[in-house]
Amino acid sequence: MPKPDHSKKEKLEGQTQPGESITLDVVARIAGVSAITVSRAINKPDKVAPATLEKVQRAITQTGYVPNLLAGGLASRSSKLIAAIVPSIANLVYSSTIRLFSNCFRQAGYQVILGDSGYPEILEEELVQTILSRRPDGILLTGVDHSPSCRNLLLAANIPIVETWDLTPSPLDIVIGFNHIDIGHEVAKFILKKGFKKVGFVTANDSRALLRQRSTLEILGQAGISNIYPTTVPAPTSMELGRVGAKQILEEGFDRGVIFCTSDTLAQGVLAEIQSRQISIPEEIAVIGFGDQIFAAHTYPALTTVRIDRERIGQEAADALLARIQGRTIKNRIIDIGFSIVEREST
Amino acid sequence: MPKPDHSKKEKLEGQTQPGESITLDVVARIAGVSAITVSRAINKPDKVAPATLEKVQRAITQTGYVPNLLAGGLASRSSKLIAAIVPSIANLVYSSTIRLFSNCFRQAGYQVILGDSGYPEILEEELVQTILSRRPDGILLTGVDHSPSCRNLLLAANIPIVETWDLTPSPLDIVIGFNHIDIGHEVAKFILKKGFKKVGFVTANDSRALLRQRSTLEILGQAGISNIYPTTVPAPTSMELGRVGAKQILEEGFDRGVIFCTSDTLAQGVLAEIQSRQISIPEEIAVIGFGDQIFAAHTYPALTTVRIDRERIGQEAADALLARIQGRTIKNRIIDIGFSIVEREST
DNA sequence: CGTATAAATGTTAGCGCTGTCATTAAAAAA
DNA sequence: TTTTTTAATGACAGCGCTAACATTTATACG
Repeated sequence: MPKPDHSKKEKLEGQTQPGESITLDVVARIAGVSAITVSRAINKPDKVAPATLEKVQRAITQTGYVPNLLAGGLASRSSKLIAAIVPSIANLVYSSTIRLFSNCFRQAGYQVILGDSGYPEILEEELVQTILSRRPDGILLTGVDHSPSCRNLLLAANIPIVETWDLTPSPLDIVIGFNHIDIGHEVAKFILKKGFKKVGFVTANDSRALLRQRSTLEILGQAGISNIYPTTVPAPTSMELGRVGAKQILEEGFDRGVIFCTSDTLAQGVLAEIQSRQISIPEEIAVIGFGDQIFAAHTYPALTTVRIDRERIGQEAADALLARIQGRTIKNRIIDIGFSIVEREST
Repeated sequence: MPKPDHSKKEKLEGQTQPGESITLDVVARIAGVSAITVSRAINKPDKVAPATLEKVQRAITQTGYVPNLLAGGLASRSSKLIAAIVPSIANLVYSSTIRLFSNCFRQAGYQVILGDSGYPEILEEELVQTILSRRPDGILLTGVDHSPSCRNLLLAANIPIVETWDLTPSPLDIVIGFNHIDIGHEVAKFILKKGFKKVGFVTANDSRALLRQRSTLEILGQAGISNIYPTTVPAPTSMELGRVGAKQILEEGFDRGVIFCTSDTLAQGVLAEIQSRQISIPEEIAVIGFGDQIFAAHTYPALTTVRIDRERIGQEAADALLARIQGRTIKNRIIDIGFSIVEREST
């Protein structure tokens, strides 16, 4: 039953005095070496003689020593912390990216802390400030739009930055993403190729989602398709909002054609709403999602969607950031990971 | 284009020398006060005269000062960091708990760091060690089963601990969860009440999920139901695994009855697999999920499931942990948040 | 066998902040 | 007015660790 009393550690086996917290010095004393040698044994074991290493290791095990990375980070001016700011940790779209990203960094001895920018009541700037106060060695951002004060904060921190999920010709540092306008265009071409005459949209109220819708409409308009049923739903997306959007479109008289959703989750809701009305998919109404989430291939019917290699974003982001942190040069500051349309049963 | 060179900050407006990083002292010098006064202005503003406060505030804005919480945490022996260990950040089941939990702590001036224990190649002990090296002021664990060495590590850290998602008569410190055996029993009673004669299981290979299956079977057995079709799928769950499980059950000749899944995600896959075979739900086969995820009410047909108040777990966990951290006494060290069966269209 | 070189270990100072106590200024009480 | 109390601020040390340099010990070489 621990109490929030940080002043003493109790009943740890070994010849440590009770009431003394286990620091490097304690371990050093027990191992019969100096503190710095223990530090080296932990962080640069190849700089320590094997025999010494073993002595130290024994002392560590005996005391149950856990290094204090607050102190270590302060002294070395490297926190071994990487920050990742995502719109929502509850959104699976980002979690696969973060998973890979974290994994890469974990293997390199870093820990990733997450910041959730999805609370509209908090400014991104505040979040960034909170994060920066932990002095991360690098930072991943989602999106490329940041307020000027946020940019200043970020640049003043003087750490490597990678922006993701979008592209910009002028990244803060590095950018890894894909072109939302191209996606809109390609989806439009796909829709035209399949011969749909009416097109519905269930679009999240999010800058990148809106951009995709707009660019789809651009090509559709050029091709003379004017039967458009657009709906916007609030972000973050959910199945429920997909159903709401679909309902609205259907009640406006949409009876045949394709509905393009700005997320697979929305698309899943659209599928459910359509099925609940006994409308056949894709014969009467087809559905296109976005993201190629893990479930997209396993819905019934399987979802046609825009595949984004989200793992690759995480991997490339980690690689680039690590390179910068380690002072290596990176080839490209702008990486376009592309996308592809995966056709399944829903179209 | 920031480089990983921590030694200098450049072009910040204000009368700071270039090459000097912005510390408390810099701000203090500009504000014309001592460093400790700036510290107080930030952390205990009510202890500082209004006029001084304003001077300090101006200096902070001017310099773009961002406090260094590594240093602050080291000096005050309080990192303002709370660790939460979850089986998978990519699992929506946990994200709603974490969301509330983080939110509570954010409002109290703490930041939550996440540890993902879902990588089988990493021992929970290692994860805990990594986390503890950041000296969190409190820790949330998922589950109540920990290896002895992990328990020692945790207890030696001497910080408040809250275990979640399960109950135990002997928590490390505080436990907030629900009784998996009771759930199994209630689901069994529900199944009996509805008159199902054949029962399939799609169960994740996870100790708590298996426990729920076992206790369901217990009651079912007592009631003389022997037409059981159990399947186990690996954790973490997914729609795909739900389809795999359902497929197996169906191919074993299961044609009528109910399938109880240990997660809503699995249940969603089961729904899809059943629908792909044009079997009617719930007339021929009914489906029960677990968790009452946000999507459960919006699938087609809407999913009958076991509702767990996941937000409440997050809220209660944060409350209890905060109470401990602030030295307040807490009423209960064991909190059972209960559950309920939500009947929808799938049964 | 002495010198040059490398490997292993130690000493010192300081990272940026806050707890503690001391001091000073202002307000209240006598 | 002087004394007491309170509010506001400051000086100093030290949190636990590592960078940088210093020293010692082992190894290689002519």
